[in-house]
Amino acid sequence: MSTDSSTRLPGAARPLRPAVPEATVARLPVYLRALTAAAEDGVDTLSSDELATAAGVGSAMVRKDLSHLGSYGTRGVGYEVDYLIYQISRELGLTQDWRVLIVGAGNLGHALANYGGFASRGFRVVALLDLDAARVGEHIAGLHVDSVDRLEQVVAEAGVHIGVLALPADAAQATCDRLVAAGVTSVLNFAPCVLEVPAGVMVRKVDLSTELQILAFHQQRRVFQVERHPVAGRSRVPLAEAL
Amino acid sequence: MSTDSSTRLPGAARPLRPAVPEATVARLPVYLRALTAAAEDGVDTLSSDELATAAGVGSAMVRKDLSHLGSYGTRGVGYEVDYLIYQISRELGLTQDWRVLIVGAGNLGHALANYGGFASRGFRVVALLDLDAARVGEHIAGLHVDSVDRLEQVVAEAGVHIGVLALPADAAQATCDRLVAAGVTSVLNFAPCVLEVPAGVMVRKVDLSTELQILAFHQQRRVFQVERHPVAGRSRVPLAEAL
DNA sequence: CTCTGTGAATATATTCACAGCC
DNA sequence: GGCTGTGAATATATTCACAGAG
Repeated sequence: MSTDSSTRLPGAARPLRPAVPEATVARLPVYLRALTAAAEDGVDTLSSDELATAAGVGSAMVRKDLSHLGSYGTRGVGYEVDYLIYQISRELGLTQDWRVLIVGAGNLGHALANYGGFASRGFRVVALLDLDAARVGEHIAGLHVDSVDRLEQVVAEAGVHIGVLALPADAAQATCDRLVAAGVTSVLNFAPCVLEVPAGVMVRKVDLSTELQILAFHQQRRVFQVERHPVAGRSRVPLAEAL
Repeated sequence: MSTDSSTRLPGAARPLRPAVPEATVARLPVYLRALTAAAEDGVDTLSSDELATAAGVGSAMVRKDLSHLGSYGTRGVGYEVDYLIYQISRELGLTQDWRVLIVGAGNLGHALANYGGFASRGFRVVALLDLDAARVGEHIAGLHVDSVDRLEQVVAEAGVHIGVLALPADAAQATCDRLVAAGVTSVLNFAPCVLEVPAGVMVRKVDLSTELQILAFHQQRRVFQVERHPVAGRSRVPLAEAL
């Protein structure tokens, strides 16, 4: 985002707590998932060590992260699962119902509309729009696909909070502009392009091919380190112990 | 990953260059995309400033990032687009052909199999497997959906480098174990769970609901900062100038 | 005079290590 | 004794600011 919370408005009160670091925010959903799973298993207390294992991070980091939210643990015991779920949910704003609009009803749009993980965390897909008139009218996950022409009306009528762009790169910027003009200030972009937005609008990007490229970089690097086995076909290099 | 390159093997030579920082690696694909777009527009030189704008970062960061790869710019002029595309591609390992296996032929698997951005960057989807026998035999993007039972054979025969998990969380760990046992050392996980893998195997996670939760956090925060307008329905708060 | 490449300065993030509470 | 919460130490990342190449 381009917003900077260090410039305070004169009138507005606020950060009594020094603001949660970005890196911590990015891990809270992971903790939340681990905690939810533990709760479903009937666990009612977790130590930072156990939570760390479940989340795939170190225990010091769990404690540091959680300390930014407050002192919600008990020394000698650990964290009460339900209470911590509540606190993290509140911090993330999941106690409210977020209305999400998906633009693009291709395979990815379908996948997103059908994704169960949204509803359980308070995200409600209120509409699915598509540019292709042929797809308008289809029914996906209880939603009827509407025309992107109605974007402004849908945003206004449904009170959309978050726009998801699941469409080709060449349509992304124009659609994003329309969302922003209609009042949307949070956008999740799956199109492989950089979006320009005014200050105060937050865009997060998920780029599938970027992820593969990062994997390729590391894999290449490991292959070089293990000194380029000249074995044709599958290279079953003993990485585990070599590194 | 769990590997640490600071522990050097006694015999192996290596890092003549101090290794590219992780944060830089994550941005190289973005630069690459911007450069490719520029090349298609017939541009043959870009300054760090222009590249920065196209990539959505600051120009100092572009220069610092590129300096980790070597001195590929010309003072007073900028970077030659084609040459830089080549250097970044080489660094990322995109000059080789990466064979990708997608497990899970649901909507997300379909979307991934159809995604054009892979092929253009040297990623070739060699197979699409599914757990659901009913889906086996379908044809997607020129691929016939095969049974997950054949995972090991496909990995061996096609020489799979990267496994992509596009399946439900409860099947992810077991499938990942099979990929790893079959020799795959890079995994891209779309399932909403933490995967345990041995050292030497790299997992990257893409989690759709995590991204929404991060957006929700920031949006909530902004709404609080602007002091909770009691306007019902759409809240058209003047965020841009308020922050 | 422009624009890169890079040290130095700053900001963020992670890890360590231990005091203090249960 | 076990485990949290947190300062201090370290590691990474970003930004600044300018010397020097073209």
